[in-house]
Amino acid sequence: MGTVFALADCNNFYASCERVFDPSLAGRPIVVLSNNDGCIIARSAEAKALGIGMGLPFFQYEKALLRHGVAVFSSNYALYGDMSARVMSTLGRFTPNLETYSIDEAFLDLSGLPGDLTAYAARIRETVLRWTGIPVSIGLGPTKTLAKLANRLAKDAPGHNGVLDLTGPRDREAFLARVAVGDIWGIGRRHAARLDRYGVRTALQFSRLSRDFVQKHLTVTGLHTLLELQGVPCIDLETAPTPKKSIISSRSFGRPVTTGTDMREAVAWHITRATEKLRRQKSLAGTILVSMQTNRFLTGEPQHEASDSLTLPMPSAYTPELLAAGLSLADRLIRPGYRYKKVGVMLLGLEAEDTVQGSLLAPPEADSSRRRALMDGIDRINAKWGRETVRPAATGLARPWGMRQARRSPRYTTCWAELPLVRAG
DNA sequence: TCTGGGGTCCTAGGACCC
DNA sequence: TCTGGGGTCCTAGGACCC
Repeated sequence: MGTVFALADCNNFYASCERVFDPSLAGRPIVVLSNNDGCIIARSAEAKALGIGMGLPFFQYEKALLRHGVAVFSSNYALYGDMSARVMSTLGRFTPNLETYSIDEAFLDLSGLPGDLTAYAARIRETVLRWTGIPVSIGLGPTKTLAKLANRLAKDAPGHNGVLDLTGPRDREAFLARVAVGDIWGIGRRHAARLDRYGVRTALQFSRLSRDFVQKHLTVTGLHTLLELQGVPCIDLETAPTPKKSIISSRSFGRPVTTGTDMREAVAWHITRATEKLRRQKSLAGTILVSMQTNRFLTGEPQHEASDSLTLPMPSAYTPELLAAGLSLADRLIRPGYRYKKVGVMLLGLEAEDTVQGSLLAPPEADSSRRRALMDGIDRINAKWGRETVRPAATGLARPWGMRQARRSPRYTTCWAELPLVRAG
Protein backbone atom coordinates (compact mmCIF):
# COMPACT_ATOMS: atom_id res chain seq x y z
CA MET A 1 0.00 0.00 0.00
CA GLY A 2 1.34 3.40 -0.97
CA THR A 3 0.80 6.89 0.31
CA VAL A 4 -2.70 8.34 0.44
CA PHE A 5 -3.28 12.05 0.61
CA ALA A 6 -6.63 13.68 1.14
CA LEU A 7 -7.29 17.30 0.34
CA ALA A 8 -10.19 18.73 2.31
CA ASP A 9 -11.34 22.07 0.90
CA CYS A 10 -14.19 24.14 2.30
CA ASN A 11 -16.82 24.95 -0.31
CA ASN A 12 -17.11 28.69 -1.00
CA PHE A 13 -15.56 29.22 2.42
CA TYR A 14 -16.20 32.90 3.16
CA ALA A 15 -19.76 32.73 1.86
CA SER A 16 -20.34 29.55 3.90
CA CYS A 17 -19.07 31.27 7.07
CA GLU A 18 -21.59 34.06 6.61
CA ARG A 19 -24.35 31.51 6.15
CA VAL A 20 -23.56 29.57 9.33
CA PHE A 21 -24.78 32.40 11.57
CA ASP A 22 -27.55 33.76 9.38
CA PRO A 23 -30.01 31.07 8.30
CA SER A 24 -31.93 33.57 6.22
CA LEU A 25 -29.04 33.35 3.76
CA ALA A 26 -29.79 29.70 2.95
CA GLY A 27 -30.29 29.39 -0.79
CA ARG A 28 -29.53 33.07 -1.36
CA PRO A 29 -26.65 34.19 -3.56
CA ILE A 30 -23.83 35.67 -1.45
CA VAL A 31 -20.67 37.56 -2.40
CA VAL A 32 -17.84 38.65 -0.12
CA LEU A 33 -15.68 41.64 -0.95
CA SER A 34 -11.94 42.22 -0.60
CA ASN A 35 -10.47 44.68 1.87
CA ASN A 36 -11.84 48.16 1.28
CA ASP A 37 -14.92 46.64 -0.34
CA GLY A 38 -12.97 46.68 -3.58
CA CYS A 39 -13.40 43.42 -5.47
CA ILE A 40 -15.55 40.32 -5.28
CA ILE A 41 -13.33 37.63 -3.81
CA ALA A 42 -15.79 34.91 -2.80
CA ARG A 43 -19.13 33.74 -4.09
CA SER A 44 -21.70 31.21 -2.98
CA ALA A 45 -22.79 28.54 -5.46
CA GLU A 46 -25.91 30.58 -6.21
CA ALA A 47 -23.81 33.66 -6.96
CA LYS A 48 -21.56 31.65 -9.27
CA ALA A 49 -24.65 30.34 -11.03
CA LEU A 50 -25.71 33.94 -11.67
CA GLY A 51 -22.47 34.33 -13.61
CA ILE A 52 -20.80 36.66 -11.11
CA GLY A 53 -17.09 36.50 -11.85
CA MET A 54 -14.17 36.34 -9.45
CA GLY A 55 -12.23 39.54 -8.84
CA LEU A 56 -14.78 41.92 -10.37
CA PRO A 57 -14.69 45.49 -9.06
CA PHE A 58 -17.68 45.81 -6.78
CA PHE A 59 -18.67 49.38 -7.59
CA GLN A 60 -19.27 48.47 -11.23
CA TYR A 61 -21.69 45.70 -10.33
CA GLU A 62 -23.25 46.97 -7.13
CA LYS A 63 -26.64 47.87 -8.61
CA ALA A 64 -26.99 44.67 -10.61
CA LEU A 65 -26.11 42.57 -7.59
CA LEU A 66 -28.64 44.23 -5.34
CA ARG A 67 -31.27 43.93 -8.07
CA HIS A 68 -30.74 40.17 -8.10
CA GLY A 69 -31.10 40.00 -4.33
CA VAL A 70 -27.45 39.10 -3.79
CA ALA A 71 -26.32 39.42 -0.17
CA VAL A 72 -23.08 41.44 -0.12
CA PHE A 73 -20.54 41.33 2.72
CA SER A 74 -17.30 43.13 3.53
CA SER A 75 -14.68 40.56 4.43
CA ASN A 76 -14.71 39.57 8.09
CA TYR A 77 -11.38 37.91 8.76
CA ALA A 78 -11.98 37.64 12.49
CA LEU A 79 -14.89 35.33 11.67
CA TYR A 80 -13.22 33.41 8.83
CA GLY A 81 -10.01 32.85 10.79
CA ASP A 82 -11.88 31.51 13.78
CA MET A 83 -14.11 29.25 11.67
CA SER A 84 -11.02 27.99 9.89
CA ALA A 85 -9.45 27.01 13.22
CA ARG A 86 -12.61 25.07 14.10
CA VAL A 87 -12.58 23.21 10.80
CA MET A 88 -8.88 22.39 11.16
CA SER A 89 -9.23 21.06 14.67
CA THR A 90 -12.15 18.89 13.56
CA LEU A 91 -10.08 17.49 10.70
CA GLY A 92 -7.30 16.84 13.19
CA ARG A 93 -9.53 14.26 14.89
CA PHE A 94 -9.18 12.02 11.84
CA THR A 95 -5.39 11.98 11.48
CA PRO A 96 -2.45 13.41 13.40
CA ASN A 97 -0.72 14.11 10.09
CA LEU A 98 -2.40 17.24 8.88
CA GLU A 99 -1.08 20.21 6.98
CA THR A 100 -3.08 23.42 7.11
CA TYR A 101 -2.46 24.56 3.58
CA SER A 102 -4.55 27.72 3.51
CA ILE A 103 -7.40 29.31 5.43
CA ASP A 104 -9.86 26.87 3.84
CA GLU A 105 -7.79 23.83 2.84
CA ALA A 106 -5.89 21.04 4.54
CA PHE A 107 -3.94 18.03 3.35
CA LEU A 108 -4.37 14.89 5.43
CA ASP A 109 -2.11 11.84 5.28
CA LEU A 110 -4.45 8.85 5.31
CA SER A 111 -1.82 6.25 4.40
CA GLY A 112 -2.27 2.73 5.73
CA LEU A 113 -5.84 3.25 6.80
CA PRO A 114 -7.82 0.01 6.78
CA GLY A 115 -11.23 -0.18 5.18
CA ASP A 116 -13.07 1.89 2.63
CA LEU A 117 -11.36 5.23 2.02
CA THR A 118 -14.33 6.84 0.36
CA ALA A 119 -16.55 5.99 3.30
CA TYR A 120 -13.96 7.38 5.71
CA ALA A 121 -13.77 10.63 3.74
CA ALA A 122 -17.56 10.85 3.71
CA ARG A 123 -17.51 10.55 7.50
CA ILE A 124 -14.99 13.39 7.73
CA ARG A 125 -17.28 15.53 5.60
CA GLU A 126 -20.33 14.82 7.70
CA THR A 127 -18.51 15.52 10.95
CA VAL A 128 -17.09 18.86 9.79
CA LEU A 129 -20.50 19.91 8.54
CA ARG A 130 -22.25 18.92 11.78
CA TRP A 131 -19.65 20.44 14.10
CA THR A 132 -18.91 23.68 12.26
CA GLY A 133 -21.67 24.19 9.70
CA ILE A 134 -19.10 24.39 6.92
CA PRO A 135 -19.48 22.09 3.88
CA VAL A 136 -16.21 20.58 2.60
CA SER A 137 -15.22 18.48 -0.39
CA ILE A 138 -12.54 15.81 -0.22
CA GLY A 139 -10.24 14.52 -2.93
CA LEU A 140 -8.08 11.43 -2.47
CA GLY A 141 -4.89 10.59 -4.36
CA PRO A 142 -1.43 9.04 -4.10
CA THR A 143 0.15 12.50 -4.37
CA LYS A 144 -0.86 15.97 -3.28
CA THR A 145 -1.35 17.08 -6.87
CA LEU A 146 -3.69 14.18 -7.63
CA ALA A 147 -5.57 14.78 -4.37
CA LYS A 148 -6.03 18.41 -5.43
CA LEU A 149 -7.29 17.34 -8.80
CA ALA A 150 -9.65 14.80 -7.23
CA ASN A 151 -10.96 17.54 -4.97
CA ARG A 152 -11.75 19.73 -7.92
CA LEU A 153 -13.64 16.89 -9.58
CA ALA A 154 -15.45 16.13 -6.33
CA LYS A 155 -16.76 19.70 -6.37
CA ASP A 156 -17.53 20.03 -10.06
CA ALA A 157 -18.56 16.56 -11.16
CA PRO A 158 -22.10 15.72 -10.16
CA GLY A 159 -22.91 12.48 -8.42
CA HIS A 160 -19.87 12.24 -6.18
CA ASN A 161 -21.31 13.67 -3.00
CA GLY A 162 -18.24 15.73 -2.35
CA VAL A 163 -15.75 12.85 -2.25
CA LEU A 164 -13.66 11.55 -5.13
CA ASP A 165 -10.96 8.91 -5.02
CA LEU A 166 -8.04 8.90 -7.45
CA THR A 167 -5.73 6.71 -5.37
CA GLY A 168 -5.98 3.77 -7.75
CA PRO A 169 -5.09 3.88 -11.46
CA ARG A 170 -8.65 2.85 -12.32
CA ASP A 171 -10.45 5.48 -14.35
CA ARG A 172 -7.67 7.96 -13.59
CA GLU A 173 -7.05 8.73 -17.25
CA ALA A 174 -10.72 9.37 -17.87
CA PHE A 175 -10.77 11.86 -15.00
CA LEU A 176 -7.53 13.54 -16.07
CA ALA A 177 -9.03 14.03 -19.52
CA ARG A 178 -11.84 16.06 -17.96
CA VAL A 179 -9.59 18.62 -16.30
CA ALA A 180 -8.17 21.60 -18.20
CA VAL A 181 -4.40 21.93 -17.99
CA GLY A 182 -4.74 25.34 -16.37
CA ASP A 183 -6.73 23.81 -13.53
CA ILE A 184 -3.85 21.62 -12.42
CA TRP A 185 -2.32 22.75 -9.12
CA GLY A 186 0.93 24.47 -10.09
CA ILE A 187 -0.01 25.35 -13.67
CA GLY A 188 -1.03 28.99 -13.84
CA ARG A 189 -2.22 31.23 -16.64
CA ARG A 190 1.12 31.82 -18.28
CA HIS A 191 2.16 28.21 -18.36
CA ALA A 192 -1.32 27.13 -19.51
CA ALA A 193 -1.14 29.56 -22.42
CA ARG A 194 2.30 28.34 -23.33
CA LEU A 195 1.22 24.70 -23.20
CA ASP A 196 -1.83 25.53 -25.29
CA ARG A 197 0.49 26.65 -28.07
CA TYR A 198 1.87 23.12 -28.12
CA GLY A 199 -1.63 21.66 -28.25
CA VAL A 200 -1.61 20.60 -24.59
CA ARG A 201 -5.03 21.32 -23.20
CA THR A 202 -5.98 18.64 -20.69
CA ALA A 203 -4.36 17.21 -17.59
CA LEU A 204 -4.15 13.88 -19.39
CA GLN A 205 -2.19 15.37 -22.27
CA PHE A 206 0.11 17.13 -19.85
CA SER A 207 0.72 13.94 -17.88
CA ARG A 208 2.05 12.30 -21.06
CA LEU A 209 4.66 14.94 -21.89
CA SER A 210 8.36 14.12 -21.63
CA ARG A 211 10.28 15.17 -18.56
CA ASP A 212 12.78 17.11 -20.63
CA PHE A 213 10.09 19.12 -22.38
CA VAL A 214 8.38 20.02 -19.12
CA GLN A 215 11.58 20.92 -17.32
CA LYS A 216 12.71 23.07 -20.23
CA HIS A 217 9.50 25.08 -20.41
CA LEU A 218 8.22 24.99 -16.81
CA THR A 219 11.41 24.55 -14.71
CA VAL A 220 11.78 21.94 -12.00
CA THR A 221 8.56 22.92 -10.27
CA GLY A 222 6.71 21.96 -13.45
CA LEU A 223 8.64 18.69 -13.54
CA HIS A 224 7.44 17.92 -10.01
CA THR A 225 3.87 18.57 -11.11
CA LEU A 226 4.32 16.16 -14.02
CA LEU A 227 5.68 13.40 -11.79
CA GLU A 228 2.98 13.94 -9.19
CA LEU A 229 0.29 13.61 -11.85
CA GLN A 230 1.91 10.31 -12.81
CA GLY A 231 1.60 9.17 -9.20
CA VAL A 232 5.19 9.80 -8.11
CA PRO A 233 5.21 11.86 -4.87
CA CYS A 234 7.52 14.89 -4.99
CA ILE A 235 5.81 17.25 -2.56
CA ASP A 236 5.81 16.21 1.09
CA LEU A 237 3.26 16.87 3.77
CA GLU A 238 4.41 19.74 5.98
CA THR A 239 2.81 19.24 9.35
CA ALA A 240 4.80 21.83 11.29
CA PRO A 241 4.32 25.46 10.31
CA THR A 242 7.62 26.93 9.14
CA PRO A 243 8.46 30.50 10.06
CA LYS A 244 7.90 33.01 7.27
CA LYS A 245 10.91 34.24 5.35
CA SER A 246 9.29 37.60 4.72
CA ILE A 247 6.41 39.47 6.32
CA ILE A 248 4.22 41.99 4.55
CA SER A 249 1.67 44.48 5.76
CA SER A 250 0.08 46.59 3.06
CA ARG A 251 -3.33 47.93 2.23
CA SER A 252 -5.19 50.33 0.01
CA PHE A 253 -6.64 53.44 1.60
CA GLY A 254 -10.35 54.04 1.97
CA ARG A 255 -9.83 57.31 0.14
CA PRO A 256 -6.87 58.99 -1.55
CA VAL A 257 -4.17 60.25 0.81
CA THR A 258 -2.52 63.55 0.00
CA THR A 259 -0.67 64.67 3.11
CA GLY A 260 2.69 63.59 4.39
CA THR A 261 1.27 63.30 7.90
CA ASP A 262 -1.33 60.75 6.85
CA MET A 263 1.20 58.84 4.78
CA ARG A 264 3.60 58.65 7.71
CA GLU A 265 0.83 57.47 10.03
CA ALA A 266 -0.17 54.73 7.62
CA VAL A 267 3.44 53.59 7.20
CA ALA A 268 3.88 53.56 10.98
CA TRP A 269 0.71 51.50 11.35
CA HIS A 270 1.97 48.88 8.89
CA ILE A 271 5.40 48.77 10.52
CA THR A 272 3.74 48.19 13.89
CA ARG A 273 1.58 45.42 12.50
CA ALA A 274 4.40 43.70 10.60
CA THR A 275 6.65 43.86 13.65
CA GLU A 276 3.95 42.22 15.77
CA LYS A 277 3.76 39.36 13.30
CA LEU A 278 7.55 39.18 13.37
CA ARG A 279 7.66 38.77 17.15
CA ARG A 280 4.83 36.26 17.11
CA GLN A 281 6.98 33.90 15.07
CA LYS A 282 10.03 34.74 17.22
CA SER A 283 12.07 36.25 14.42
CA LEU A 284 14.17 39.32 13.82
CA ALA A 285 14.20 41.34 10.61
CA GLY A 286 17.42 42.39 8.88
CA THR A 287 15.86 44.64 6.26
CA ILE A 288 12.78 46.80 6.00
CA LEU A 289 11.20 47.89 2.73
CA VAL A 290 8.60 50.63 2.35
CA SER A 291 6.53 51.06 -0.81
CA MET A 292 3.79 53.42 -1.93
CA GLN A 293 1.72 54.02 -5.01
CA THR A 294 -0.99 56.19 -6.48
CA ASN A 295 -4.16 54.79 -8.08
CA ARG A 296 -3.05 53.24 -11.36
CA PHE A 297 -6.65 52.99 -12.57
CA LEU A 298 -6.98 56.76 -12.68
CA THR A 299 -5.06 57.21 -15.91
CA GLY A 300 -5.75 60.91 -16.04
CA GLU A 301 -3.93 61.55 -12.76
CA PRO A 302 -0.19 61.92 -12.23
CA GLN A 303 1.22 58.63 -11.02
CA HIS A 304 3.94 57.90 -8.49
CA GLU A 305 5.15 54.48 -7.49
CA ALA A 306 8.21 54.07 -5.32
CA SER A 307 9.87 51.72 -2.89
CA ASP A 308 13.15 51.55 -1.05
CA SER A 309 14.74 49.36 1.56
CA LEU A 310 17.15 49.76 4.42
CA THR A 311 19.27 47.12 6.09
CA LEU A 312 19.62 47.50 9.85
CA PRO A 313 23.04 47.34 11.51
CA MET A 314 21.69 44.37 13.48
CA PRO A 315 18.50 42.36 12.93
CA SER A 316 15.73 43.62 15.20
CA ALA A 317 12.13 43.13 16.28
CA TYR A 318 12.06 46.32 18.34
CA THR A 319 9.20 48.42 17.02
CA PRO A 320 10.75 51.86 17.73
CA GLU A 321 13.88 50.89 15.82
CA LEU A 322 11.92 49.66 12.80
CA LEU A 323 9.70 52.75 13.00
CA ALA A 324 12.75 55.00 12.83
CA ALA A 325 14.16 53.12 9.86
CA GLY A 326 10.86 52.80 8.00
CA LEU A 327 9.78 56.39 8.53
CA SER A 328 13.12 57.68 7.29
CA LEU A 329 12.54 55.66 4.13
CA ALA A 330 9.00 57.02 3.86
CA ASP A 331 10.24 60.59 4.19
CA ARG A 332 12.59 60.05 1.28
CA LEU A 333 9.89 58.49 -0.90
CA ILE A 334 6.78 60.62 -0.31
CA ARG A 335 6.33 63.34 -2.90
CA PRO A 336 3.89 66.20 -2.41
CA GLY A 337 1.15 66.75 -4.95
CA TYR A 338 0.15 63.12 -5.47
CA ARG A 339 -2.99 61.31 -4.42
CA TYR A 340 -1.70 58.08 -2.91
CA LYS A 341 -3.74 54.89 -2.94
CA LYS A 342 -1.65 52.43 -1.02
CA VAL A 343 1.38 51.96 1.20
CA GLY A 344 3.09 48.78 2.24
CA VAL A 345 5.84 47.56 4.51
CA MET A 346 7.88 44.41 4.00
CA LEU A 347 10.26 42.84 6.49
CA LEU A 348 13.02 40.75 4.93
CA GLY A 349 16.13 38.87 5.90
CA LEU A 350 14.28 37.23 8.78
CA GLU A 351 16.12 35.00 11.21
CA ALA A 352 15.24 33.18 14.39
CA GLU A 353 15.71 35.44 17.43
CA ASP A 354 17.80 32.86 19.28
CA THR A 355 20.28 32.06 16.51
CA VAL A 356 21.14 35.56 15.40
CA GLN A 357 24.78 36.25 14.53
CA GLY A 358 26.58 38.69 16.75
CA SER A 359 28.63 41.51 15.33
CA LEU A 360 32.27 42.33 16.02
CA LEU A 361 31.70 46.02 15.46
CA ALA A 362 28.47 46.50 17.37
CA PRO A 363 28.71 45.07 20.85
CA PRO A 364 25.47 43.67 22.25
CA GLU A 365 23.10 46.41 23.35
CA ALA A 366 23.26 46.92 27.06
CA ASP A 367 19.50 47.43 27.15
CA SER A 368 18.50 44.64 24.76
CA SER A 369 16.77 42.65 27.48
CA ARG A 370 14.87 45.77 28.54
CA ARG A 371 13.75 46.30 24.94
CA ARG A 372 12.58 42.76 24.68
CA ALA A 373 10.66 42.97 27.94
CA LEU A 374 8.97 46.17 26.74
CA MET A 375 7.82 44.58 23.48
CA ASP A 376 6.73 41.47 25.30
CA GLY A 377 4.69 43.51 27.75
CA ILE A 378 2.94 45.44 25.00
CA ASP A 379 2.19 42.24 23.06
CA ARG A 380 0.66 40.69 26.17
CA ILE A 381 -1.51 43.69 26.91
CA ASN A 382 -2.77 43.76 23.35
CA ALA A 383 -3.42 40.03 23.39
CA LYS A 384 -5.47 40.37 26.53
CA TRP A 385 -7.28 43.65 26.00
CA GLY A 386 -7.49 43.77 22.24
CA ARG A 387 -5.34 44.92 19.35
CA GLU A 388 -3.98 48.43 19.59
CA THR A 389 -4.80 48.86 23.26
CA VAL A 390 -1.21 50.07 23.48
CA ARG A 391 0.23 51.42 20.25
CA PRO A 392 2.85 53.85 18.99
CA ALA A 393 1.63 57.44 18.83
CA ALA A 394 3.08 57.60 15.32
CA THR A 395 0.20 55.45 14.08
CA GLY A 396 -2.21 58.32 14.69
CA LEU A 397 -5.70 58.53 16.08
CA ALA A 398 -8.20 59.65 13.46
CA ARG A 399 -7.00 57.30 10.72
CA PRO A 400 -8.52 59.15 7.76
CA TRP A 401 -6.63 56.69 5.56
CA GLY A 402 -8.35 53.66 7.09
CA MET A 403 -10.19 51.15 4.99
CA ARG A 404 -13.81 51.05 4.04
CA GLN A 405 -15.82 48.17 5.42
CA ALA A 406 -19.41 49.16 5.02
CA ARG A 407 -20.98 45.71 5.01
CA ARG A 408 -19.16 43.64 7.59
CA SER A 409 -21.16 41.02 9.46
CA PRO A 410 -20.77 40.72 13.26
CA ARG A 411 -17.68 39.00 14.63
CA TYR A 412 -19.98 36.31 15.92
CA THR A 413 -17.35 34.06 17.47
CA THR A 414 -14.55 36.34 18.64
CA CYS A 415 -16.16 39.40 20.15
CA TRP A 416 -18.42 39.41 23.22
CA ALA A 417 -20.42 42.39 22.03
CA GLU A 418 -21.20 40.73 18.71
CA LEU A 419 -22.31 37.26 19.76
CA PRO A 420 -25.28 35.98 17.79
CA LEU A 421 -28.56 36.50 19.57
CA VAL A 422 -31.19 33.78 19.69
CA ARG A 423 -34.79 34.57 20.65
CA ALA A 424 -37.00 31.77 21.84
CA GLY A 425 -40.75 31.80 21.88
C1' DT B 1 -15.66 57.93 -4.92
C1' DC B 2 -14.90 53.18 -6.06
C1' DT B 3 -10.48 48.12 -8.74
C1' DG B 4 -7.29 42.85 -2.40
C1' DG B 5 -3.50 41.08 0.51
C1' DG B 6 0.13 37.87 1.67
C1' DG B 7 3.18 34.48 0.60
C1' DT B 8 6.85 30.86 -1.94
C1' DC B 9 10.16 29.14 -5.31
C1' DC B 10 13.12 29.29 -9.50
C1' DT B 11 16.28 31.27 -12.88
C1' DA B 12 19.28 34.46 -15.18
C1' DG B 13 22.66 37.62 -14.84
C1' DG B 14 25.90 40.56 -12.48
C1' DA B 15 29.41 41.12 -8.88
C1' DC B 16 33.05 39.19 -6.91
C1' DC B 17 36.54 35.66 -5.71
C1' DC B 18 40.80 32.79 -6.70
C1' DT C 1 40.86 38.78 -34.53
C1' DC C 2 42.70 36.97 -30.67
C1' DT C 3 42.52 38.28 -24.64
C1' DG C 4 41.05 31.48 -18.85
C1' DG C 5 38.24 28.81 -16.08
C1' DG C 6 35.48 27.91 -12.45
C1' DG C 7 32.97 28.90 -8.46
C1' DT C 8 29.64 31.44 -5.02
C1' DC C 9 26.47 34.88 -3.61
C1' DC C 10 22.97 38.24 -4.30
C1' DT C 11 19.12 40.42 -6.57
C1' DA C 12 15.41 41.33 -9.78
C1' DG C 13 11.90 39.50 -12.17
C1' DG C 14 8.72 36.04 -13.27
C1' DA C 15 5.93 32.32 -12.17
C1' DC C 16 2.92 30.13 -9.00
C1' DC C 17 -0.45 29.56 -4.80
C1' DC C 18 -4.59 30.92 -1.69
